[in-house]
Amino acid sequence: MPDGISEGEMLSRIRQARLDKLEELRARGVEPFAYSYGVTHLATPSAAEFEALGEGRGGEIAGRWAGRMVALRSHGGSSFADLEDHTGRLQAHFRRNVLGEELYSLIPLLDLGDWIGVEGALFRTRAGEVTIGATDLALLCKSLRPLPFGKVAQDAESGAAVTHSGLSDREARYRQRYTDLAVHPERREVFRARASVVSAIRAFLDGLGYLEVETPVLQPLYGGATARPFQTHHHALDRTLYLRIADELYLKRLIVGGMHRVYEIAKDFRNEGIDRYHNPEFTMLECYQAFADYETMMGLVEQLVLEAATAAGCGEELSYQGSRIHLATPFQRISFVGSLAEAIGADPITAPLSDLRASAEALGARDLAAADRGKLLDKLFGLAVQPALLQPTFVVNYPAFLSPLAKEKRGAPGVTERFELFAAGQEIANAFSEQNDPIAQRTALEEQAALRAAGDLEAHAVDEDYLMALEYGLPPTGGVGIGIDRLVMLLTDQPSIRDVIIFPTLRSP
RNA sequence: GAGCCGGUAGCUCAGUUGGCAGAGCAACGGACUUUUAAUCCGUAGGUCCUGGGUUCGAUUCCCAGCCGGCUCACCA
Repeated sequence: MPDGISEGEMLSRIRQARLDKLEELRARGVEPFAYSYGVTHLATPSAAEFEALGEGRGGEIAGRWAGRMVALRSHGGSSFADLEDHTGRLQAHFRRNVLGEELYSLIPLLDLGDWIGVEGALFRTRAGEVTIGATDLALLCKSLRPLPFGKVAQDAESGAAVTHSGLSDREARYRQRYTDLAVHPERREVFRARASVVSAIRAFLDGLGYLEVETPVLQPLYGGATARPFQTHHHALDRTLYLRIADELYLKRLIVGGMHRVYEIAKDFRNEGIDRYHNPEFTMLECYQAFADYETMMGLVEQLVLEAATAAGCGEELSYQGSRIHLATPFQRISFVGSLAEAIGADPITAPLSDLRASAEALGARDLAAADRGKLLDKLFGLAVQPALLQPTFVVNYPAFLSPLAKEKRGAPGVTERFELFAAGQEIANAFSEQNDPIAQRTALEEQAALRAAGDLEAHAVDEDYLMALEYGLPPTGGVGIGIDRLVMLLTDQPSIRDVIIFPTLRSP
């Protein structure tokens, strides 16, 4: 290989054949890597326009289309190419006696994957397909490597669909996302839906008077969630900084400052395991509203999920991995403590730790020797209750010791004004009436700090600056965090978080 | 981190009870001016993930490693 990359002989030969074509094109005065092309029409909209015009008037739709050539069927003096742009595919028809010998003879020098521009007018072929009758052809970019375009054929005997090629190797799909996207338009659609969801959320919150803000990614102390952080070092300041695990404490400082409704949609980073529901960097929406409580935020979340579903192109009824999900509001509510008590047949708050441990082990949990009540309840909930929460469900009444940043529930000591939203067995959102009593907050954080001192790397630190902010006065505030990746998974029916994160974290090759 | 499964042509996969490595699509040459899985004729293409070991001989068996998937652990 000229570039020294060790590759298979076949790939090398395919690539060499394309390099030879490149030389041939240049010899003919054709630049294979163009600077621009004046596109006037898009594939799918122009075909729809053609259909709307009625027969005999297709020639009125004339101009220039550009896209990647994804199929080529050559018949000697006449050739058909499938052009794909971001709206879809459109066939182009090239004829020797229309293009002329010189231009037509470029067609054998084209390859699948090349970007081309086609000038002409739409017509309908005998076979009924809307097609560009090409009067000019421009090469916009020569592709040197073969893309694995798939073909779906019918097996002659069984009639079953047989897929040829395509890119199904998951590693290749994630590592070379550009290839995955290039040959699978439906995967581009997932990311388009994701963008629509995020835009809709912004529009929804902006419409409610929320202000979008940006808070630090690099933080001297990490907080707002229980998770292990990524750690880095600032050389000039010679100090350790952490990549944020949550935005929460900064956003609430802004509420102290009088910015009554704020939100942030941003990456958080958690140094934990990777699986189909977890990526080390992931996108979180957090929003905080002054004078609101968790009940207010519940209504906000219901509306927001419906807005997001609309943006993603699904209605209130959707299918996730074969299950029917109904997004109709109000979402069901269950009690954390109550549902857990029912599931394990004991009171989660008063049952001896040994009983809880035994229940958890009976459900398959391991390594529980050091687990305190909080960890055991969390584990038990995850095993015994959560998987059954298929339909959107607000879980309320979380124990206070699991929720150091939430206010105690009115009239119910020991539990907090907190909810989590679950759907398809996964946590989607987490919200509280935010703790605004600086004394109570200090007590809760100091309890966390004690756990931390005892070796719990996920426990909160005491953030003195945050406590100082609270002493200046945090008005009653409702706050919610929503995992955007998981919401998009749900709304686009994708099985893995890696299917909705465009470049997911992978081990080094 | 553990268990299971996998890595063979550019892609999707089959296969070798240990003995010259297979198909479809893609590619290359040729025919063909309305095809769309185009068709027809012909050709070529391999570090069987890597490194050790056993063996006359390893892509196949054994060990270790790398990478991935799933499950579990961890993890709001």
